Amino acid sequence: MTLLFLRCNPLQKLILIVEDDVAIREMVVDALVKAGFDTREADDAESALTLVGEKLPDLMLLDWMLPGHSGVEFARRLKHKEDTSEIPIIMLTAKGEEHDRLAGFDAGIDDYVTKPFSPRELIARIRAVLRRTSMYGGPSAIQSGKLSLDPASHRVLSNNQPVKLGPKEFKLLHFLMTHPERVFNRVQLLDRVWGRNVYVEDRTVDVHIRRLRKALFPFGADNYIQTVHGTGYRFSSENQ
Amino acid sequence: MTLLFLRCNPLQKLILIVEDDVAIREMVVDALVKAGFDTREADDAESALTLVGEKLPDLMLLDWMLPGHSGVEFARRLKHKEDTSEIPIIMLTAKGEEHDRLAGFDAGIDDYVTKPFSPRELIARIRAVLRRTSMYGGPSAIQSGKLSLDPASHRVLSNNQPVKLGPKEFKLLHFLMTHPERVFNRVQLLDRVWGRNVYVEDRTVDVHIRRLRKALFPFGADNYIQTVHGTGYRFSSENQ
DNA sequence: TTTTTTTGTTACAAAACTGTTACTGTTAGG
DNA sequence: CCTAACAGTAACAGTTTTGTAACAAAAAAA
Repeated sequence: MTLLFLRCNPLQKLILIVEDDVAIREMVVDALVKAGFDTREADDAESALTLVGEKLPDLMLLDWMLPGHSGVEFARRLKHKEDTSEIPIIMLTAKGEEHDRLAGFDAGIDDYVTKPFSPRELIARIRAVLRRTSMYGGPSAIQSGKLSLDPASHRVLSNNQPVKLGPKEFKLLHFLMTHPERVFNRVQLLDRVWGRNVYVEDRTVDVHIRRLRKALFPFGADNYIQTVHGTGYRFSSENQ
Repeated sequence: MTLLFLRCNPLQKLILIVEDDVAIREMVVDALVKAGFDTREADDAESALTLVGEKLPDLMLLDWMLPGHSGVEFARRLKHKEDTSEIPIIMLTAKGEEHDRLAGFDAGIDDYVTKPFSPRELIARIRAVLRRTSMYGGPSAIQSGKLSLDPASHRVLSNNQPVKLGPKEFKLLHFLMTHPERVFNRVQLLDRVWGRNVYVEDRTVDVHIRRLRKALFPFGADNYIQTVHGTGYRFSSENQ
C-alpha cells in the first residue's frame, strides 16, 4: 500500500462532499474551489469513511439520499465517533423532504441546503457554519499553555516533549482540552469520553484523571486538570 | 412604576421574538411556550432593545422587515455591541428574499427560517442553534463589581483572581448574585440554596455567610454581602 | 501462545466540606 | 444604661467526596 502525503495549504479549509449525482458534485466542487476551499469527493458512505480516515475534513456536505445508508444515518454515525463528532455537517436535501429535516437536526446536523441551490448560497452557508464551529475545536492541534494535543497524529506534547498516554487518557484529555474552563461531572465525562450506553462506575473517571495527572506530572503540567469538589473536573490553562 | 419580579426557571432558555405581525408572533410564542421556552415579545427594534437591556435572551428571533430599521441592520448592531454580540439570531424572512439572505449570513446571523414555517421546524432550528452555540460560553458569567461568577466553569473571580469556595458557598453566592439588592431571610435562603424539605438550623446560614465573607475577605470583596439586622442577608454590588 | 499494556473495580487513606454548638460581640428599644 | 434578641465567630465532630495504590480481567502486541 502506498501512502500519499499531500501537501495542502493549512489555511485552506478541507470540504468533503458526499454525493452520488456527478453533475451536482462537479458543480459544487467547482464553486468550492473558486471560493478557495480544498475539496475531496466521495459518492457513497463507504468511500467517504475512507477519506475521513485519511484526513479529517473541516466540514462535510452530505447528500440526503446515499446508496446503501441514508445520509442522516451516516451523519449520526459520524457524530457518535469521538474523533469525527466535531466535524460540522451540511445536508443536501431535495424539495419536499421537510419532515425528515427534523430528524436531521436531531442527529446533530448543522445546516441543510435544499436542491436546487445557488452556489452563492451554498458558499454563504458553508462560511456561516465554519465561522460558528471553527471558533472552537478545529481538527488541528490544540494548544493550551505548554501542552499541545494533536488529534491527527494522536500525540500529546508538553514543551515539545512527547507525553505517553493510554488511549482512554488521550481521549479524556482531548475532550477536556476541547472544552476548557468548564466543569464536567463524572456522568458527563463518561457520556462524552466513554460513550453513551456504557455502564462503568463513576469513580472510574477519578482513576483515569489520576492516571492522566500522573503522566503529566513529570512535565509540571498536571495542574491543568483541576478538581471541583462536589462537581467534577475542569481543564484550565490558567494554573490554580 | 411597578417592578415585576418574575420567577423564572434558570434552565429555561429565554427567547426574544421581534416581529410586528401579531398573528405570527402569537403563533410562535405559543409554540415556544409549549416547547418549554421562556419568551419575551417586541414589535419593533426600539422595544426589543429595552427588553435586551433588562435581561439578555439566550436567542433572538428577528423579523426581516421591521418598522424603522431593517432586521439585518438591527442584527448587525447587536453583533457589534460587546454584551449582545454572542446572542444567536434566527431571522424570519418571507419567500423571495433569497438574495438578501446572503447579507444576513454576513451579518453574523446564525440561521433563518422562511415564512410560512411550521412550528416544528422553527423549534428544531432553535434547538439546533442553541446546541451549537451553547457548547461554548453557555450561560455567561455573572458580573458584579469586581466579582464575577461563572456557573459553567464553576468559578468565582475577584479582579480575575480565583476565589476558592466550597460547594455550598458557591451555591449561596450564586443565588445571592443572581438576586442582588434583595434581602432574604434565613428560611428563604435555606429553601433556595439548600433545597426545600431539608431541615437544617437557621443559624447554619449565618455560618456559611461567614465562610463566604472569609473567602472573599482577602480580595476586599467581603462587604458585597450585607447583613440586614432582624431580617437576613443581601448581596449588593454597591459597597456599604 | 506468551507477554505487555490497558482498563475497571475496589478498599482504604486523605482531604474537604457541613451542620451544630457554645460563646462573644452588637444592635435596638425601653 | 440595661437587657433581650440578634448576629459574628471559632471549634468540633461527623459526613461526604476525592486521591491513591493494588489487583484482576480484558485487550493488544509480540
